[in-house]
Amino acid sequence: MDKYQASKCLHCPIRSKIYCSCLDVENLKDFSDNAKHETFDKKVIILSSGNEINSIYNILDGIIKVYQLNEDGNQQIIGFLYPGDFFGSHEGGQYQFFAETVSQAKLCKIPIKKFRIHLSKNAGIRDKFYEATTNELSLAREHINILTKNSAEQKVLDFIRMISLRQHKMGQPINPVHLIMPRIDIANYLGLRLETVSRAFTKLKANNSISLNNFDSIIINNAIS
Amino acid sequence: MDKYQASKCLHCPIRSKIYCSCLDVENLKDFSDNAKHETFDKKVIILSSGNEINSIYNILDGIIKVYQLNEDGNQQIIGFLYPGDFFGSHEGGQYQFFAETVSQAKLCKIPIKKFRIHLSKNAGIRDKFYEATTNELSLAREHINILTKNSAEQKVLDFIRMISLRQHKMGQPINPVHLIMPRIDIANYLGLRLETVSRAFTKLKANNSISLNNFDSIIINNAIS
DNA sequence: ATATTTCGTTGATATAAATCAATAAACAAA
DNA sequence: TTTGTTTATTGATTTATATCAACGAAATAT
Repeated sequence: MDKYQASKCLHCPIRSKIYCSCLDVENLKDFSDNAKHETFDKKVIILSSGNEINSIYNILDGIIKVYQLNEDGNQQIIGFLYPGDFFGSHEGGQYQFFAETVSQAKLCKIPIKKFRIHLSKNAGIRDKFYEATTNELSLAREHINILTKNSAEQKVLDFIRMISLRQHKMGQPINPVHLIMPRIDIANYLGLRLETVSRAFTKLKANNSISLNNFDSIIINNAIS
Repeated sequence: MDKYQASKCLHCPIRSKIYCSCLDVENLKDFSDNAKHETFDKKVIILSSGNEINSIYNILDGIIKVYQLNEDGNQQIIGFLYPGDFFGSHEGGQYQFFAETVSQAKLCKIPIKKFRIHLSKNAGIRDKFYEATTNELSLAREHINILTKNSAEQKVLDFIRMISLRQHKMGQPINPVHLIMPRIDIANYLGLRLETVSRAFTKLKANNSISLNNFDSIIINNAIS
């Protein structure tokens, strides 16, 4: 059993991309013993804003959307997470956002207390974790940059490029871009209506900026511009 | 001289609001010896994206705008900083943004190497610093929330509220709100044109949502809603 | 396979913001 | 103070997006 658990982390598909990469054999064993793999269907809420933080989640497979509720109770998506990303930490007490599966997803769940022990005694993991936070900040600023673009067409194109780079970071090719999330989530992320997003896709096709295999498989024609 | 320097930090108006609060007498003395106070005119660029990081700046007085340049070379303001805020750290090598004075400003400048020494040996300062980073992330997400609001009027009102809370955090009253930055900077921050911002102010006045003393001194009439 | 539901596209129209242009108010300098 | 310069407001018009509505395609369930 313990042997199986150890091999779980040793064979982890995302270990090289995540804080776990700086754990030595002994600590990795401790992680293995405490980590649980869970599979979720799509549209399942993993954690909610206001709930007490008790676990940190690493994404092994699938896509997660992260959102907040604004004062009118409307959902505002602040990001899409991919394998190699993690979520659920920061701050002391409570989660500050909702995390929901977009597709079926496989997650690695670690008790926050265990995680914090490693965080306090391992400078490497602390650096990685801090790096992840500043990376989140960069992504938020990229989001801001997209939101201030003047046309819906430009916003949508920037979004596709962003996802393209994201999947490239995971070792997949730049093209085709797989837009797993529904149009309405893209619209929400971009501060647009789904009809506007749909029309932007149509214009980008007419422009030859993109080509569509299916509505969820897109080819960016001019990688630059 | 040394005595004067020590008293500089001891009498610092923002010490309680910043990482320096967790320095003991000895380390505060070291900070004092290395910190330089500098006064800048308005519209002066303090640091530029791409430059090598060599200092971290604490704001003692005045307002700083932080911006990035997007791929078209246009300025995109990502935040306004107030006394008690600091900027210039994060990441290893280079600044990732521009910082420019909006008003006349007084800054406390600390060599980054000195700062990092304290950061590595003092867990308290590390925690404070991490907290500041997550706080930046919250502000970025607040910005995203404002940018996705549907009307210019709502965006401008949210902006005024945000500044109101910001100045409240500094110990000033909620009203009146002092909008030190010009309309064009507000417009840029909100992804709008300055004429649109101006018209939004006019509508908010007509609504009785706000009242204007001058164009830079605003009273929020219904603190809630 | 067929029915049902969800999701995406397209059309017509209304509405909000951008743009172009002029004026007015505030600020700085002589 | 007066002049010049910058910044803000208002107006007229164009343009882009939201909204309302219908249809079509894809996915899911029966």
